[in-house]
Amino acid sequence: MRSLVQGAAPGTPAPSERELVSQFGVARMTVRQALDALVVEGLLERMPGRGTFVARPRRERGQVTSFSEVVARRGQVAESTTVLARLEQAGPGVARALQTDPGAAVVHWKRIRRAGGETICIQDAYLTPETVPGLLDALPESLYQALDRHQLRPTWSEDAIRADLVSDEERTLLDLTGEDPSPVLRVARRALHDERVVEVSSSVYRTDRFTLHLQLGPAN
Amino acid sequence: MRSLVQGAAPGTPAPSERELVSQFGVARMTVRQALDALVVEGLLERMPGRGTFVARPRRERGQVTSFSEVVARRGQVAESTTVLARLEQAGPGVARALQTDPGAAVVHWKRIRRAGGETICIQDAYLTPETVPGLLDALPESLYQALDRHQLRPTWSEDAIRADLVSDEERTLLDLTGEDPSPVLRVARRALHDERVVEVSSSVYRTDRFTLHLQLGPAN
DNA sequence: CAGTGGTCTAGACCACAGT
DNA sequence: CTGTGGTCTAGACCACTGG
Repeated sequence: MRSLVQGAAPGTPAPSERELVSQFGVARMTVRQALDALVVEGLLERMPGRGTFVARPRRERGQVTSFSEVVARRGQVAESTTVLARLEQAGPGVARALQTDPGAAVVHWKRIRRAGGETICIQDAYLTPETVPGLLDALPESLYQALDRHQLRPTWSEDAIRADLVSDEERTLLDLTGEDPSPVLRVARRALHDERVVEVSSSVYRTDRFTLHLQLGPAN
Repeated sequence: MRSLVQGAAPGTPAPSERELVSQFGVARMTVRQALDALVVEGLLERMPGRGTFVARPRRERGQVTSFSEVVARRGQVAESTTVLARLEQAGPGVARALQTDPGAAVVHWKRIRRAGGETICIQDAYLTPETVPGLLDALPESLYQALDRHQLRPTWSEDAIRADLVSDEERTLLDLTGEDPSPVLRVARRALHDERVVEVSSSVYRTDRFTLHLQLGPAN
């Protein structure tokens, strides 16, 4: 059924409902329900009295994206260097964010992240050990890919974005050479799969090499 | 029909479809379509074999919000002082963003924005004169409310977020007293109603008083 | 087991576009 | 006018859930 839509240019008329009825030998309600699904997906557009047409691709909603995905969208390849990957005892802040108890064992993964060979960001990610078992034994290239494999890709994220000055330690890690105070973007993220917190992270971006782009959608 | 859902606690079972059929004297397909609409709205949840239930309120999607709304959500009142409100000739950047021609007349509205009496942000907003006719003659409290009245509330926005150091001029406007370099959050926004650009703005936020909070939703 | 939602049929009438 | 999608009827069978 999807084949009606696959390669077609936006605005192309779809076969009429009655046409599909006789073509597939089913009831019109059945055809309508199948088309409804495609309309909800944004692939088709109905126009009463005129017909059904291939919709122009809808703009992307504000959705959860990982660093790797953001970089890939720029046409670059994301690389990273692991600075630290170990079990730690959760401090009070991380524990609260991860919905676990202070002192509980949590995975802490700190990376320097690069795009096109240039250092962009320092990221500290925390997750509970059960979320991705064996993560520390075989570090993946992308955390979100690893979450994917466990059907735990974030469906929601809560981000807090601030500007700040870089600290001395961060200055070194970010390859910032000058003496001047350098502004950075700090992003604190809590990523959830349904109601389960799967990742808590804190990232510091070089603002000279990274602008955060967002597309926010309509209320519903 | 909506009344079935209005005040009910999440998890409350709705009447079964067949029950509604006999209660309203309509066909089951009709009941289903009515319920489908509420399911799409996120008010109801179907559970095959069990029944239909009042859904727990879905998390809010990443959606376009105005400064006034953000502040209101904090429980504060947004205030602003107009620094400048006049017609100007569009420069190349503003013209491109507004999809108009360089040199065309555009409305430029510059405000200092406050919340709870504290200065938070400087905002330069640009729009075409036709978007909100008479805007300069009677400045509203909220630009988005004015857009609302013309059925032009933004349905999409494209935001670019950077960290930067405050300029000398901005330092004064933002009531920043110290001598130290102060980091600020710069947000460039292009707000669209469907395909029409209704607002282009550039905002500078005091990061000590403002953190940008986002909730991003699932891919679809 | 009985009750639920999920799906389907084969009709019907309506409001609306375009000719 | 004809053809479109929008809505509706009065049944039917299925897969699933819970007691």
